[in-house]
Amino acid sequence: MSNMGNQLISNVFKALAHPTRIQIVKLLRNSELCVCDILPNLDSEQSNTSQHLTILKNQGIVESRKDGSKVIYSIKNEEVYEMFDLVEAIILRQIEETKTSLSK
Amino acid sequence: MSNMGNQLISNVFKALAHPTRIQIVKLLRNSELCVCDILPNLDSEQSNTSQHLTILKNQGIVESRKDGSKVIYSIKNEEVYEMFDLVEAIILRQIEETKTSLSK
DNA sequence: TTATTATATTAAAAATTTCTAATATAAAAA
DNA sequence: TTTTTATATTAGAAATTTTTAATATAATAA
Repeated sequence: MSNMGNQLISNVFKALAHPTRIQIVKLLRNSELCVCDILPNLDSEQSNTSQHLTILKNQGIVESRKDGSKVIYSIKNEEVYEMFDLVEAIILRQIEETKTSLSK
Repeated sequence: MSNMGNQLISNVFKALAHPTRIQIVKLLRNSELCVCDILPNLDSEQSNTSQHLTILKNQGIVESRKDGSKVIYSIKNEEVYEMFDLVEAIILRQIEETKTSLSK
C-alpha cells in the first residue's frame, strides 16, 4: 500500500510546494548567496525566510556554509531545475488546452 | 518578487506532495484504472480517495472519462514520472551522504 | 566591553490541508 | 420501480503548515 518511499518522495515535493521557496531556489540558480542577499529579493520576513531555508536544507535541496557572520546558501541538487522545467511544461500544456477549449 | 508563475508551479508540487497521491500516480503508470480498481490499492477511504483524485485532476496530472457507472482515470502528463525519478535521485544521494558521514 | 549586524530559534496565532462521516447522484441490476 | 453499485460532494473535526513577533546567538565593529 502506501510505503515509506512515497513518504520520502512527498517530503521533497512538499519542500518545493511554496512560492517563496521556489523563488529562493531560482535565485540560487546562478550563484550562491548569503541570506542578506536573498532577503531583499523576497516578500517575506527575515525569520520566515530563515524557516523556508531550513525546510529546503532539510530536504537536501540547498546547503549552507558559514562565512564570517554571514551564511552562504547554494543549490545542493541541481535536479530541482529539471523539475521546474517539467512542471512548466505541464502548466503550458494545460494553458494551451484551456485556450483551445475557449475558442470552441 | 513572488510572481504568479511561482504560485502556479507550487500548485503542481502541492498536488504531488502527498503519499497517497503519489501512490495513485504510480498505479496509473502502466494502465488506466477505474476508481474501483484504485481503491483496493490504497489505505484511504473512498471519499478521501475521490478527493485526492480531484486534486490530481485539477492540476492536470490525471484525467478521467466515464464508462457506464465507472469512472476511468489515466495519466495526463507523463512528465510526473520523470519528476519522480529526479526526486528519487536526490533522496538516494542524501542517503549515501548520510551513510558516509556515519562511517567517519 | 558595548553595540551592531546577520541569522536562527521559538511560541502562538492564522491559514490551509487532510480526514471522516454522512449524504447525494447516476448508472445498472434485480 | 426498487435496490445496488460506483463515485462525488459536503461539512466539520483534526492535523499540519505558514506567518508573525519576540527573543536568542554568534560574529564583527566601535
